[in-house]
Amino acid sequence: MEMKECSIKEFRQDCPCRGLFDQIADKWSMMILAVLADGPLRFNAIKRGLEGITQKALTQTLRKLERNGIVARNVIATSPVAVEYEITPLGRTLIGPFKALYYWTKENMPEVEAARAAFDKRMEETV
Amino acid sequence: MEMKECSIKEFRQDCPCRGLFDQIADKWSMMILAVLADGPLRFNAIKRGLEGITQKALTQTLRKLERNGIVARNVIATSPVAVEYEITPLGRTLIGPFKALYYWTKENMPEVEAARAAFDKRMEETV
DNA sequence: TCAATCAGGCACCTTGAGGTAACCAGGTAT
DNA sequence: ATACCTGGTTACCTCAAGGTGCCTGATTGA
Repeated sequence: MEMKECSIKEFRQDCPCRGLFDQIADKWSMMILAVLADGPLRFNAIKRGLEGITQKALTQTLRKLERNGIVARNVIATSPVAVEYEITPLGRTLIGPFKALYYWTKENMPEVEAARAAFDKRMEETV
Repeated sequence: MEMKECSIKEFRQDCPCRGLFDQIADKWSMMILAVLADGPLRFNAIKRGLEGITQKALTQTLRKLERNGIVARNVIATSPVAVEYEITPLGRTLIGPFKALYYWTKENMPEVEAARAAFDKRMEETV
């Protein structure tokens, strides 16, 4: 059950896992990976799958994922140049951990909401 | 391999998993859970385990975790009043998914850094 | 010809997460 | 008496994530 081999017992400020976690735990990365899980898609196809995302956010997040080697950007020189995004093998290995988190949120949502209600009630009683 | 039962095929804007993900994917939550994994600890003991965290950040994050039912706050009425933080059973179920992510970052850090170097090189060549 | 799609780029702005530092009450060692 | 520990709260500030809107250049269908 121990998950702290960062240093012996504490989390040092420069633990490399910190920075990497920041990179993948943003607002859209997990959902983009989910949408791409079935196969490569083009820019606007991804966009259509993610209700609420802006072009800018999608571009930025795809660039970050590309830089980190999670997705690959393939330019296809067709008539109107097409760009296809695809999960890399490295990116595939991230789907498992993401799925675990995703299913946790789905399964434990009710319990979390109950905890919140109880907490908020305790708070207003204290007032 | 499909992880998108949020809606049929796309991520709708109001998917509840989104909000919950934001709650747990912040800067300190994962590390606090890791530090508390071995057993309950007092405020300043947690603080000592997390190099770089401020009192405010720790207080805020602990409150959020408490509100979401992930950790419990136990006030012990000793001579100088002590406060102990403990992972709840619900919080325990989150350790697994977090561990998966944590180990992914540790195992794939080198490959990610290689990808970054390659990407950055490609970019400056394009310039 | 006009409009629309595709894959973005760019400038501006808001919001909130998180840091800094001061302050607090109560206890306690010197 | 005074200075420090414990577990906070509060006000203030910064910085970056992310949103909005406008621009592009090429192509293609009505």
